[in-house]
Amino acid sequence: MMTDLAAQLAGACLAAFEAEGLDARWGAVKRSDRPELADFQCNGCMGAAKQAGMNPRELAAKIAPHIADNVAVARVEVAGPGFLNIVVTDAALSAGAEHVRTDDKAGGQAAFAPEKIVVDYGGPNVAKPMHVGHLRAAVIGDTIVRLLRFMGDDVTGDVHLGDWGLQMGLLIIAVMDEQPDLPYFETDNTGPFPTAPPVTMDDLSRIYPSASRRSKEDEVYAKRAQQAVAEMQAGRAGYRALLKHFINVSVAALKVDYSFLDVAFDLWKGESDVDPLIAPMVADLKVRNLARLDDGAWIIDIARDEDKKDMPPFMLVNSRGATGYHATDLATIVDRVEQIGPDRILYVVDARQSFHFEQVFRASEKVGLIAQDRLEHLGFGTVNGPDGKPFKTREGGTLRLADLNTLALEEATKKIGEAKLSSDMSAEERGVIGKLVARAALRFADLQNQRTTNYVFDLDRFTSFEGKTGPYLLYAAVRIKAILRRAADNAHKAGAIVVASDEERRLVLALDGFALALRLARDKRMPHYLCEHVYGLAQAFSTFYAACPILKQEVEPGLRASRLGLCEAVLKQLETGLSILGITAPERM
RNA sequence: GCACCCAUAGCUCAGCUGGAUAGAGUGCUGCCCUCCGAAGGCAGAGGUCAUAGGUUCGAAUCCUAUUGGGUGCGCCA
Repeated sequence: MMTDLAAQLAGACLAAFEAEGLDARWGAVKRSDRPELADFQCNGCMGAAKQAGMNPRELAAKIAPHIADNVAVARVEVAGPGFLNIVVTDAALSAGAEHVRTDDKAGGQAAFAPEKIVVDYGGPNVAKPMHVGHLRAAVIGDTIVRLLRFMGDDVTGDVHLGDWGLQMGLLIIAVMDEQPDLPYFETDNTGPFPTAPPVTMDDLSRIYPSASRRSKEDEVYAKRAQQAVAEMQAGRAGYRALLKHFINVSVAALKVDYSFLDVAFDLWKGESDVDPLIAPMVADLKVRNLARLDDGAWIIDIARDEDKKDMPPFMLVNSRGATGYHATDLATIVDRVEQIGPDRILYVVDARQSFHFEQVFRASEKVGLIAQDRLEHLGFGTVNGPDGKPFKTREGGTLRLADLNTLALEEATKKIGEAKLSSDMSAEERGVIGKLVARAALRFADLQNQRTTNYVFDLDRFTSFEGKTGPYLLYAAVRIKAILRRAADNAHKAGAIVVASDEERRLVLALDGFALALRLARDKRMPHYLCEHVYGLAQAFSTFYAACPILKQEVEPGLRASRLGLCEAVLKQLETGLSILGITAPERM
């Protein structure tokens, strides 16, 4: 398997450090910060010399010849306090570009130690329409699934519906009040029940907010909801049948929103699916003395002596005999361990849940399910409005994801219409392209931010074709496709890539960074590294394109063939990278 | 009160093991289309990296304190 140049050089470099009796980690090689001086650099000599009590420049002078031995290296220089500046040969760059063009991973590489991983993302609640906050879980989770899968991990993505808590009780009593004669509410009716749902998604979106509001003011109403949840969880047939309807109606609506964003799941499981596992789990924990009764509730003590903060116990079963998301999350781990047996479970959930997950992870370890360090909460920040506070509509309410998708589509369509190039397109084609542009805008805008930070939502900026946006990336890809189409029309074929000009060198060096970007994105579970790479690649291409003519008359055939080959390599890597981000480029736009 | 996250250009954000002159985008100024998609490219101005100490030959990056902003902390999920 061929590796990227940076990794090849690092290999030579770390061997050189080892030969000097120093730690291999000093051999790290990265792209040069000073492109006018070199292609790559190694900074390890300073640190290693310090630790070993050596002179850094002398050490660098010893290491340099080892690197210079590598066939890919044109020259190595010691600079400043002990930097190693490495320039690679044009031939090595040419071969690298050729590799990207022909490799089925476009220069990306599989992980060294692939794992079996479950990714839990999405987490929409039944009956509650998704809002802007759900965009992040969906897009980040989906991208991480694509990324891990691309790198060879065995991945299962699970939506993990919220369908077991108090909101189900609220829905049950709200429907009961509206349609008291339905068979679901007859105490002794054990079914069968009608197969057609008694409510639509619109009904649910209307009912839930009002029921939720009322439960906060009306204690009697809240008690009824709690009672309904307890009965549903206890297995009351009519309520279970109603729950199934709620889930089915909601899932159909969720799929519409997710599909707009091209977000997919392998499993559509929910909290309710682990219900059968809860009773045996609780019984087992009691027998093993891991759970104890406290104030009428069954809890697991998870506090540790070294804790610096309060660590309330894990609430297995509350004093009313009901189970909440502590129990379902733990039971979900039981389910995943039994059904899938993963090395690791990742939770892509709002950062505000970090305390909850610490509790769940501690409990999991304590009861011997899966070690705490195999469970990762990949928290993310909030989506904020221009005021820096969580995004609200002008009326002050939350913006629904469905409405957000529509707004993005309208904005994208408008901007496509402003360009001259779409004038000969049919309405359908414009519709398809508008959707791809809107999706690229939303996904890239979200993913380019470091996962853990909040970001400011600005639809106008996200959908712009100028700047660091999804549409710009699409434009870059579409432009390359147009060149290749024209080339094909004129029977110009791509040929051996020969790197010569400065812009070509920079472009191929950009291509070389793909493997590293993927590695960083996977190791840190941070998709923005990939966004940075893809954007940098598109920029390097634009610079190349402006400086290096391809199809113009005066370009001699060999050079044209080489540059067309480079175009193919760039397009391939660009589309590969974009596909991991869940972004698809049209043929034209 | 305790714990966690954050503070980088007017604005929105990058910055991997501590390293050379802190980078993009946007906005502003000036260039570049009689055929490759200008939705582009090139150049310029713009920063005491919140503040004060410390570790180090070297700190946006590591440590401590302070200020300012966000979030969470037993039966809602």
